[in-house]
This record gives sequence, C-alpha cells and structure tokens, in this order.
Amino acid sequence: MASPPANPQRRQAKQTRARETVRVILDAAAKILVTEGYHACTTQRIAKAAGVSVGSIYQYFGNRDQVFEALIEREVATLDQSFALQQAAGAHLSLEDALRAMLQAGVQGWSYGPVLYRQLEFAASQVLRSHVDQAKARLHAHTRQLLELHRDELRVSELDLATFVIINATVGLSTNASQELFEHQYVDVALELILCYLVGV
Amino acid sequence: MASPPANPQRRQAKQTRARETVRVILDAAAKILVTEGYHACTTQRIAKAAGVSVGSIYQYFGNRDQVFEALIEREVATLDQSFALQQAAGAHLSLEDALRAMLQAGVQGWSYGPVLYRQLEFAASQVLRSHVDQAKARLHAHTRQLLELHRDELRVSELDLATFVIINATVGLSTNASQELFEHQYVDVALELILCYLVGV
Amino acid sequence: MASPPANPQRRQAKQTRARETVRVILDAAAKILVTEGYHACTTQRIAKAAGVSVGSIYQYFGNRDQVFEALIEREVATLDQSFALQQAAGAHLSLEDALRAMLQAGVQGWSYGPVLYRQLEFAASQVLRSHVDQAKARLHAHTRQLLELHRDELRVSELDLATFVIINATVGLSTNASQELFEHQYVDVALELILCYLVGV
Amino acid sequence: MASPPANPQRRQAKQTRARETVRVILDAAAKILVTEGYHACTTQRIAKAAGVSVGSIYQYFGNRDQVFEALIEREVATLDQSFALQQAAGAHLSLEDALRAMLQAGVQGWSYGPVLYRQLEFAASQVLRSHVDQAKARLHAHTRQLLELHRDELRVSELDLATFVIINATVGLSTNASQELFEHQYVDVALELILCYLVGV
DNA sequence: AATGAATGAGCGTTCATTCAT
DNA sequence: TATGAATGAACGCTCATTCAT
Repeated sequence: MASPPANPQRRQAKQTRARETVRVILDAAAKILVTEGYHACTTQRIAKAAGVSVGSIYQYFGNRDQVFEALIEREVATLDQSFALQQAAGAHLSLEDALRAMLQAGVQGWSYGPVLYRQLEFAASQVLRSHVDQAKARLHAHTRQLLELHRDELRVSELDLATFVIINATVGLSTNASQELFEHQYVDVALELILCYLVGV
Repeated sequence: MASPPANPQRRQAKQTRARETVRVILDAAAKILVTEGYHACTTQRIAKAAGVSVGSIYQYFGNRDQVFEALIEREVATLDQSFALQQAAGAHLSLEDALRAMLQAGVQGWSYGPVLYRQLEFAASQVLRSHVDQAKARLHAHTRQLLELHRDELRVSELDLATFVIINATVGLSTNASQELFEHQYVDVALELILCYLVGV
Repeated sequence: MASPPANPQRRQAKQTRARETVRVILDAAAKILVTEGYHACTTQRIAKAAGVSVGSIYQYFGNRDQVFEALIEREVATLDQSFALQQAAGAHLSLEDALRAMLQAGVQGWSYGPVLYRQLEFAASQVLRSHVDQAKARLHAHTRQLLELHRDELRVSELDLATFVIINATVGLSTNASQELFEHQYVDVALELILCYLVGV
Repeated sequence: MASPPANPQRRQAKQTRARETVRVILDAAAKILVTEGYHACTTQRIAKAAGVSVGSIYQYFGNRDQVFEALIEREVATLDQSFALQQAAGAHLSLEDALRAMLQAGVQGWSYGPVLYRQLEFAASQVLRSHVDQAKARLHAHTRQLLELHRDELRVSELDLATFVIINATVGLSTNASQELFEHQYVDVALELILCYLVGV
C-alpha cells in the first residue's frame, strides 16, 4: 500500500519545491538576523518574511536553532568553496595575492558578511555556538596554513598569534564597516593593515 | 497626606541609599551579562543577584533596557574619565605612549572587559544601540584628535579612515580575545598592529 | 465531464480497494491506540502505519474522530455478532453458561481487548462518546434480557440495578486486568463475582 | 540588602494567599478534568476557571503535569487520612463495617470520585502515571491488609486476586454510576457485591 | 519605599486539515 | 484518486511589567 510517487517528474518537482522552500526560509532568517538582530528573528517573523507558514519551517527544520545551524553551514560551505578554488589555483600565489583572494572570497562568498556570525554567537543553544566555533576554527586553520607557506617573508614569528590578529582585526573592520566602505575600500584597507603587520611596509 | 521628609539629613540618607541601590543593580546586571550572557539577564535574575526585589528595579529604571543604558553610560563615563586624565597629563606624550595609554585605559577603565560591550550590542532597544553608537563616536573623535596631533609621523593621510581602522581592528581583537590573552598580551599586540599600520615598522 | 465508471467490474474493484484501505486505516489506528495510546494516535502516525498518505484518511473519513467512531462501530459489530450467534444457539442455556458465553464473546470478539475501549473513551468528541454510550446501552439491553429469562433463579429483584452492577463490575475488572490475567483467568473470575451476586454461592 | 519581609503578619498573609491560589488552581483543574476530560484541561482553561492567569499556575507548579501530580497527591492524602482514622478506630470492626467505612471514605474523601483518576491515567507524562500507580498500589496494600485480618471469614483464598477483584469491580461501579446512584445507593450496592463474593450470602 | 504574586502578550512548537499537483 | 507540503489555530510556557500590600 505504501508506494513512492510513481511519476519521477512529480518527485523531481517536489524536491525542487522543497529545496526552494528551504532556501527561502534561510534567506529570510539571514536577512532578519542581519537587519534586525537575533532577538527579532522569531519563527513567526521568519515565516512571514519567507512568505510561508510557521509549520513549513518545522517541515524542514527540527527547531528554530537548526535553521540557524543550516544558515551557518550554508555560509561556511560557500566560504570553504572559495578557499578551495583559490588554494587549488594558487599554491604559487604571492602572500599579498593570496591574502587579497581570501579577503575577496570573504566579501563575495559571505553573502551577509560577518554580521550574521556575530548575531549567531548569541544564540542560546550550545549546539549552535559550537557550529559557529567550528567554522571559526576552520578559518583559523586555513589562514595559518597560508602564513606557514610564506613564513620566510614574515616579520612576526608566532604564527598562531599572528593568525588570531589578522583574522580578528579583519573581522572588527568588516563587522563595523558601513555598507559603502565594505563594498568599495574594505579589501584594500584590510589588506594594507594586515600586510603592514605581517611583513612591514 | 504624606509630607516630604522635613529633615535634610534624612533626605541625604535616602539619596545615598537610592544611589547605592542603583549601583547594586547595575553591578548585578553587569556581572550576569558577562558571566551568563544577555539571555540570562532577566529582571528576576538581576533582582536576585542584587538582593532586591523586581519592583525596586522599576523604582529606579523605567524598564529593563534602561538598566542596560545606564550600564553603558556608567562604563563610558569611566572610559571618558580615563581619557580625560590621560589627555590632561600628556599633550606631550609620544604617539606610541599615547596609544598605549589609550589601550590601557580601555582595559582598565572597562571594568568588565569587552564582553559586556558585546552583550549590550544585542539588546533589542534602538535607544540602547544609539547609546552605544554615541560612545563609539566619542571614542572616534578622541582618537582622531590624537592622530591629528601626530599627523607628521604617520604614513597614512586619511585620518578618518585611519581612525576607523585602528579602532575597529582593536575592537575586533579585544572582543575576540580570550580572557587570558586579554589580560596579558592584548595591549602589546594591539599596539604593534596599530603602529605598523600608522607609522610603519 | 468525468463519467462514472462504465465497467461494473471496475466499480467493484474500486469498492473493494476502498474497503481495503478503510480496513488498513482502522487496523493501524487500533494498533497505535493499543500499543502507544491515544496521544500518539495522530493522523500522520496512522497514515504511516497504514502505509497511506494523510490525504487518504480524509478521503474516507470526515475527520480524525470519525476514524475512531468507525473503529468503535467495527468493534461493536463484532461484539453484536457474537451475541446474536450465542442468543440464537442458546435460549436454553443455563444462566451460568449464558453468562460465560457472553464474557467469552467479550474477550474473543473484542479484538484488541479492553484497552482500545479505554483509549477511545478519551477522545474529545462528544459524538464519539455517544457512540460508546450507544454500544453500552445495547450491551445493557442484551444483558437485562438474559437476566429476565432467568429471573426465578436470581437472589436480586431489581433487574436494571443488577444489570448495571454486573456490567460495570465486569468492565472495571477487564479494563484494569493485566494482559496475562485478562487472557487466562479473567472469564472465570468475573463469572464467579457475578454469580455470587446474582444467585449466591 | 536582601531582607525577608520585616512584618511577620505580612508574611503570614502572603502565605495564606499563596495557599489559596494553589487551592483554587487545583480545584479548577479537578473540576475540568472531571467534567470536560483530560483533553480540555489546558493551562489556559485551568487559569480561566480558577480566575487567575496562566502565569500564576507557573508560580506554583513547574509545569502542567505537576498540577496534576499535586492533584493526585491531594486526593490520595485525603484518602489516606480517612483510612488512617478508620484503621485507628476499628481494628475490631467487623469485615462488613470495615468495608463499608472504606467505601464511605472513598465516597466522602475522594472529592471527585475515581473519574479524576481515570482521566489522569491518560496523561502523557510517565512521572504522572507513576504517581497514579503508586496511589493505586497503596489502596491495594491497604485493602489486602483488611482482608488478611478477616481471612478466616472469607470463601476465597487468593487474597491478591480477591483484592484486585473487589477494588476494580468497585471502581467499575463508581466510575460509571450516575451522580444520583453514586450519592444514594452506591455504597450499599457495592458492599453487597463485594460481600457476596468474599463471604457468600 | 520595597515587595513579590499576579498578569498576559508573545514565544517555540505541534498537528488536524486542506489543496495543488 | 492519492499524495504530502503547506497551513494556522492552539498548545505549554516565559518573563517584562504592574500593583495591592
């Protein structure tokens, strides 16, 4: 009596619709998180902004926090992809070019910038916070690797500290940059700051 | 029917007690914010930690957000005071010494470190956020003044941009620093980053 | 535009299939009710256990309570059938044999034991409860008839009261009996209780 | 700064009010449970019937199930008290008198009759169900003790089985008795049934 | 002035029911 | 006809706020 949909086209259509609904929910959540903050990001608010009902959120996510987890995963996936592409292409990139590429990946891949992350660090859920932390750890590892590759050129010797410094200084910059600054000068400015620190003028 | 206190000493005593209660409430709020986070900082929780009743909070503050606003104001006042002292003392400080002093003022004056600040950015209230922004603007103005004073030594020319960069890079560092790092190396590390950027190595 | 099925065989087949689906749904509902309780007996749960979609439940039942109503009706029909058979066969049965037959009919005819019954009493629907009450009334009438037939042997004179007593004492026994007791001793024990009361030792 | 209410009268008044609120909530819950069933017994419904707000329920109970647990405990306490009184007074009561006293205790002490219990057996909470089971076990133990005391007079030998029979037959009777029957004839009728079974006519 | 029990709007979540496919 | 994603009313529960004491 139990039977999967006979028509594969039908199934295909359903999957497409489901994916679309998930995307719409995640987009809505991200937007609210960024523009109105974690506290405004209620399930009702997400549902309304996404143009679906609350029930639909629970069709695809076990609870509200899992929406945020999926959001992180999506953002991180984008970032990782950028990194991977860049890493493949340019083991022989100069430090400057590699860093610029990373920053650009951050700007382009990270649809909503670091603001999203900042908001999600406030989630009550421990699970959610550990997701954020894992994403951070991955970024740290990736960055540290890059520094190691160019260790000879650096004026600093403690690579972990240096990694911490350039990541968080950059985050401070991007988090607080106006939209305008973020889009136009941010990469150059951040790069200058980082390079001065890493290799001197 | 009830008459105002005839005795000025009594009035004085009352005012002192009131101020004391306010202080106790703010301390409790700050502590909870730092140790348990914004989500745990409910009125009941604050009242319990302060050893007063919820009603007393509303005796002195219009609503919960105003507790946080007062908290910011108190923190900023401490910071401003540090800056003022330092400014008076040291118009002839070197740039490095002046910056170090500022960073140290930030560390010392900011009773609860940057964590408090982070938590308060999450308050829902717009009013509260504008308080934070005003504090930031004041910090920006103060810092820009310092840079102007040492304009000749700088390798950068756009002072507003430079001010933005050093403040936010520093904020990025301090807000993400572990407690340990914050207490031991933070000032030196931040200073190195800033100086590299401002005057070169 | 759509025409009724021209082919009577097709119609027959459809009706058969429909009946089959109804049966499958009722079986699933009964099983969940008995093994997991009323609270677990959601439409999704029934549909899954029955291997159909939720939509199909609403194809055959106006709402969830009507599934339960149908379930009661089916159980009661089984019971009635047992009674009818027994009545036909045994107008000349002794009181004891007739009562034993009734109790056995209750045990055998009631496919899922008294647990199902208990669970269904909890349905919110008034309609549903009235179904249960009707079933009870039928049982009362049937039982009273039996007592009337053996009026001379009884040590009690108010037949309605006696009917009430033996039915509800029996119900109390059966609904609280463990599965084991229910299967092995229940009929004998209940019969002993009833006979003591009706005719003495 | 933390200080208990200075005035003991004030404290007294508060405790009285608190107890009153608890009582009102329990009464409301019991009434709804009995008249409208477990499913109608929502927190909103209880609060409305009790003339308090939902919040007040959570002032005194950790969650909804704990209201029901308190209800059970209150009922059981009443019952236990009746039993204790009777036990103290009458080790030398005849079996018939002792049983009658028990039944009367059940009627009088048990404010809402066994219906309440029936409803609560449906609670989803395992904890709650175990409370009901414990209450049942206590009743069983108490009853069995009584039978033991009069073992010689009994025509039955398996005391556990007999205890089970008389309790559950009685429950069946009382649960299904009309209000009228319950108030007027129930004790006599139940007693007759039980005695016939236990000692013969 | 201080208290804390009482309030109720609003949260996250469930699930009977509908309807486009 | 059968499907199951979508819906939204209603649930249990929290907590900022009020007010009788």
